[in-house]
Amino acid sequence: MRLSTKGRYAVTAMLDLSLHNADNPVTLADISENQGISLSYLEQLFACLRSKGLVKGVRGPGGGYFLGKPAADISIANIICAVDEWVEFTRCRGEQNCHAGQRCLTHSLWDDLSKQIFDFLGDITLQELVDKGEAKNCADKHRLIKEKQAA
Amino acid sequence: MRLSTKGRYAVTAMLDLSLHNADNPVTLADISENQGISLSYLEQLFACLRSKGLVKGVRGPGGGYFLGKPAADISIANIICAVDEWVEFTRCRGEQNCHAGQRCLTHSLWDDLSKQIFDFLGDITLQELVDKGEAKNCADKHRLIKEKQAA
DNA sequence: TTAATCTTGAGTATTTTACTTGGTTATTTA
DNA sequence: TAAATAACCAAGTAAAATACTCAAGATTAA
Repeated sequence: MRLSTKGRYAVTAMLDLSLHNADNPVTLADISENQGISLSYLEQLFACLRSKGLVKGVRGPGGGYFLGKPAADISIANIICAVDEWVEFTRCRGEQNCHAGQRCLTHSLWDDLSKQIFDFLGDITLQELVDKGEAKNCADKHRLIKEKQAA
Repeated sequence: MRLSTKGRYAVTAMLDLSLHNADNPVTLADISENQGISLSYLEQLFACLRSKGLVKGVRGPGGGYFLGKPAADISIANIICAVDEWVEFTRCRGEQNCHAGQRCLTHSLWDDLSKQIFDFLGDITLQELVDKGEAKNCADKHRLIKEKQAA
């Protein structure tokens, strides 16, 4: 698992996409302006996302991008994996200079942890994030209203 | 939160340290050979780890590094934070071109997720990883013995 | 047809990573 | 005391990844 700013950009862009009305596609130009990510970089990221079926592009005027499947079916891990090459860290397969298994042990420990992180992110869907965020947003609004009333 | 190969190196090295007998310090040369990480790169990483109190260096012949505190008190997040600069992703503080709160919402969603990941990694200690790994190791040995007996 | 938009590819500046080199201390051991 | 060992330190560098630019199609709505 690898969690870089590239992955963040992708997750942020996908979140942006999820927050829009699903009736009409969202242009990359919109997301670019909205999230402060350069258009051509977004194009690259969306090429990855599209090849994994996470988004669907619609060409021509009025075109843009849709989510490739329901937000509830897209995990954060899916998104990050789409744009970030999964690098295998442990090249040591017990072949050589694996001193008393120590090296392999550390590597397998890392692998375990890596898998845990992956599972964790695989359990969080776009939909959940959006739901939680909207709930929070409502709560904030509610709080604001109450504060105004109190004043 | 940011999870790069740099962080992996650090975690792997710390795991290596944890797996050694705590009576005598472990040299970076050992870890370097053991884990296939260049000595001087390790020195850089350990400078960070030391400044955060995660390891303690002992100079002179017979010297090396100890864990700075019990493995049970060191989380994976601690290690990663020590070597990977924590980059703030959202520079948008509601100041400008925050179109209808959309941008802020995505950013706060990302912040939430980021915090979740951080909490997750903050909950996993070195000790837990080692314990789990050793249990697994024992299980493997046990399985091997059983297989031999069966043959 | 034309403008909007995705799509593709090649090229590039900047940053990060991972390493190299060449030292200086502090400490132990001979 | 001298030599060896290992942490410490700093500067520089090659390679890779990041983030972006530029340019040219392809597709489709208006």
